[in-house]
Amino acid sequence: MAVTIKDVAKKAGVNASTVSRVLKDSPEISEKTKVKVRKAMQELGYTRNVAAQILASGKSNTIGVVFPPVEDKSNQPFYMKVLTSINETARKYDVSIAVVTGYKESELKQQVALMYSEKRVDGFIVLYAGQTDSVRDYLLDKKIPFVLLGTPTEKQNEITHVDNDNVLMGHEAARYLIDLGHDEISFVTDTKDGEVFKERYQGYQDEMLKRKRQPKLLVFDEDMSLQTETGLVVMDEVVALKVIARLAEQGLKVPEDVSVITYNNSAFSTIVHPYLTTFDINIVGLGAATVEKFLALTQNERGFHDKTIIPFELILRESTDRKK
Amino acid sequence: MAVTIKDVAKKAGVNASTVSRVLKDSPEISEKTKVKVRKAMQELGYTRNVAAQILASGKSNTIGVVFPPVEDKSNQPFYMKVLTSINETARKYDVSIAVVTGYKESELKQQVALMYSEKRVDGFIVLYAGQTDSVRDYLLDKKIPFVLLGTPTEKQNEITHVDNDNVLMGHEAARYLIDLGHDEISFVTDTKDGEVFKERYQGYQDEMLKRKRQPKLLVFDEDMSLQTETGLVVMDEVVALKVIARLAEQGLKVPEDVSVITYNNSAFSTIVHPYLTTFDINIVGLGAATVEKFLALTQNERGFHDKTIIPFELILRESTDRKK
DNA sequence: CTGAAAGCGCTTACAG
DNA sequence: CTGAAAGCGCTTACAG
Repeated sequence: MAVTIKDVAKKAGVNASTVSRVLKDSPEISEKTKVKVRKAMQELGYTRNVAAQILASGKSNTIGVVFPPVEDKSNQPFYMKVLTSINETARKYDVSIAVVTGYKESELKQQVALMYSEKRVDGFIVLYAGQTDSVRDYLLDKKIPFVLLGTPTEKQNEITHVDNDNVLMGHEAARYLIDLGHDEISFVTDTKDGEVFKERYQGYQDEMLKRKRQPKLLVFDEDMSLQTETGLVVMDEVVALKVIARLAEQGLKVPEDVSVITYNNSAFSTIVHPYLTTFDINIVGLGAATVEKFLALTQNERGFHDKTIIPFELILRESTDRKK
Repeated sequence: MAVTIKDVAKKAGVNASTVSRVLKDSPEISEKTKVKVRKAMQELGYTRNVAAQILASGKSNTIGVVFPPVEDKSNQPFYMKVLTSINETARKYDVSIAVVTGYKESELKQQVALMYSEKRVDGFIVLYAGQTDSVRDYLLDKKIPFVLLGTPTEKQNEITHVDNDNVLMGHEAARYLIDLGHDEISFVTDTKDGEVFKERYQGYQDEMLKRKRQPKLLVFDEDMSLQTETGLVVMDEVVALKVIARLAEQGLKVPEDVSVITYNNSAFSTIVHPYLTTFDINIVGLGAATVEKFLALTQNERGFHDKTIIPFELILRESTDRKK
């Protein structure tokens, strides 16, 4: 059968409890003993039994990662990337992750409740920040530890969360276009819902006013048409692609006639020319921060919930140019 | 503390072992006792402790799902969708899933080895079928049970796998265009690597010859130009978008001048007009089959490894039309 | 059909 | 700094 702690103990000439302590690198154990025990583990090819650890310690050392209900499939490449980043980071800290997916919010909530009550997870990372969300409400209500990726509309001081500075990204987009010589710049979105939109739009607006330009909001649909704009700040890349196609139908070229700047730096930004000038939101950084904050939350028992801001980066490509 | 099997046993006036048997709905237990025990579980709000079950039974009841190394990010929306489908199906059968991700193949292999030796998983589902893959080789070598999503180039009789019938999808694409009146139809791909390409291309080729048309292969790059083709079968939707953009530069419109049919029905197919006529590969079905085959593999101990073929469906949209 | 008992492989006060 | 012992919450032959 598999090698256990007892086999190692016998081989090293110590008690099983000592092996256990070496396993977690307890400072109580002498270096000498550690070396001896580790050698025995090595020689025997020992690997821990996770289930036994969990049962004995009462800690699962795993985090449940909650994905948005599938209908809400906005920007899918994002999720695969965060998952990878979260998983890598978790492994670094020797914790596991369990995924929670579902087609409806109610399914998610049910799974979250079950997982926690079965002691499979110590808490959750929630990958979306909808206006209202029954999962979040449940976690808050039951005082289950969790970290939110995104910015909640309410209770920001009760929720540990990680996000980019979307207001600043709004500012920066406007500033970049203005600095290229553009004066008439609109903000284009397909939806007015969500904190992300509100923050980016607000930043854009503030910058425009500060620079004495008139802000203007365009809600995209397939009949959208431009007045005199030569610059566009677009909510995300899928919308940007649609906007550019629409402009082409009107005989307007990007970037010759209008410059387009957008957000996320997803796979969509380099499919067809013009490749998109866009803000990279640093998904790897977002994912990593999310697990680090979770660990801090559950281990250090700090009394408050903070917000972590991950820096972004502007990626210059083909969809922006100086005003002609 | 949490409610255990003992509490339930006491309340129901039976032994803990009986409760355990009720938990797995053992046929040995009388209906009457089951009812009594379930009532007690209900009233006490019992939930099982998964770690204890795993430790006592020696079965983890969880499947490791191996994602491709991130560089290989082809068609990312695909992975989020299969994940969801796999997760839903797994839950239905009361098994868990653990994800294995990494930036390099070697990382994946290392994780797979560790997970299995720590008894976290009973085996794996591998979500990609590269020409060579050290993960697959490792699993084969160690005789660890796994199911492959895709078709392996070699050892098809030693690997249980799930896939679409890509040859047939090649046939169907050619047939559909021919039936629309097109005669000069090329197959367009950006890479000649991989089973998927080979099979789709072969099916296309066979159909063309059968119908007395001349098959022709075009490898896409940004200078690609058409001769006299009026129909194109394109490997996937991202390539299709690029092809359509390239055609536009040459003054050719889709579908007026050339019809384009492609594969996968991903999010890319309905971003901009013309929306793409494409084959839906039934990702939900693929994911579900993958876990069902895994369960059959580990539970029934059949002696052989089979291939499961999931049906596809042609989705008619705007990129194809009768020949003018 | 059900019970009593041993055991799965760890952790963790408690003692020394 | 280390050991002996109890315990985590289940499962599963074995017996009847």
